[in-house]
Amino acid sequence: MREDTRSRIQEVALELFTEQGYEATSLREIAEELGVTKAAVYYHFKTKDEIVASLAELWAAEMDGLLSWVRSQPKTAPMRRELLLRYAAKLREPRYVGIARFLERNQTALRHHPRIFRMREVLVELVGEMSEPGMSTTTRVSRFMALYTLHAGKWVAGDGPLAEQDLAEASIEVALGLLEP
Amino acid sequence: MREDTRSRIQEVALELFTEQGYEATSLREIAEELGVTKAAVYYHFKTKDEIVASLAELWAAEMDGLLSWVRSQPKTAPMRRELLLRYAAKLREPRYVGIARFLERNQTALRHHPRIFRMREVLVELVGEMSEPGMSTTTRVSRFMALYTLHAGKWVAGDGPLAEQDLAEASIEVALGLLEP
DNA sequence: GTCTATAATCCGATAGAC
DNA sequence: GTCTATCGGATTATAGAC
Repeated sequence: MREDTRSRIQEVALELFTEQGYEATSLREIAEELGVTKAAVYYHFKTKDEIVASLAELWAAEMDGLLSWVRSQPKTAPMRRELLLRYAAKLREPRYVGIARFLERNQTALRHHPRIFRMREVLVELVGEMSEPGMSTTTRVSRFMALYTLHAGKWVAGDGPLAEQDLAEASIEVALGLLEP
Repeated sequence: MREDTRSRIQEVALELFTEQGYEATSLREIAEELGVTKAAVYYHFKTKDEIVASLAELWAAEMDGLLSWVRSQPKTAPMRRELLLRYAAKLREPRYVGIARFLERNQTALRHHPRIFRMREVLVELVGEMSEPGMSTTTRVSRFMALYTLHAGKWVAGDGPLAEQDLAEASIEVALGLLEP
């Protein structure tokens, strides 16, 4: 009942990249964790970068979808609220929670990786779509932090006992509060 | 008018670690940037880790100071406001802005570094000191994000033209807003 | 304090057998 | 698809001359 090796490589790589960082994780570690050799990994991915690209791809598609949706919408307060809720929902989808954590934690190491670079841009563009002419810097920061809270809110827990579900809901509440003037 | 080599190593290392990430930066690069050899660097620092430790040390001392101050204070709203302003002021001191950025960007790579004072942990402890019994999760997230906004607020700019001074003031304003219930 | 030289190890990546 | 074996180069770190 085993999955195909390619998927298992992605799975293990995602975990190790997230836990240790991209640069600190070698293909040898990934291979050993899987019980295969480095050469086997290279059969499925031509380079280490390609593993990252394959991980970022699904997320990139989601973000492009969200971006084109928001561009078809009028720039109103209800739209901003809806955008925030959609973004929060994406972040909580099981297949994306791991990828989101991986991207959050490897921004610096991968900042010159074209697909990762795009992720940062998307956030900035989303804030751009939430902008209005003559908006104050404070409002701009506030709207940026509204989206960012959906990422950072879960870091409150530390290694404490706060329930995940509870934290996610609280983060959305705080984020919504940041959208109001 | 040159500084001593030890300080220059710290200076260059801080810049490269921040720009490229800790793991992606080699001692060869640091040495070359300084116009000396690797061996010269090793005379001043026994290991690569030790450079990081020396960088984190000043910041750790500042944070310990802030923590012990806050623990001597009553848990009131004015105290929380004062804590936030003090934290913001530290982050803006010229000798700490670089170190703060370095720590922000290398959380994952250095998360198993024993001597690193983890910024996330400090934030969690500071938030703990801002806690009250029976506080809702939403309030807790809100207070965490208040402090975190002081870090993340400056990321709004992307590569855009927003003035640094303007951003810093706006971040403080948003952060103060997050302290109010 | 800084150098040259080098040890020992690990890396990403490839060739070619099976 | 996975293997063994290896290449070429980079890495951290050390020894010892000056």
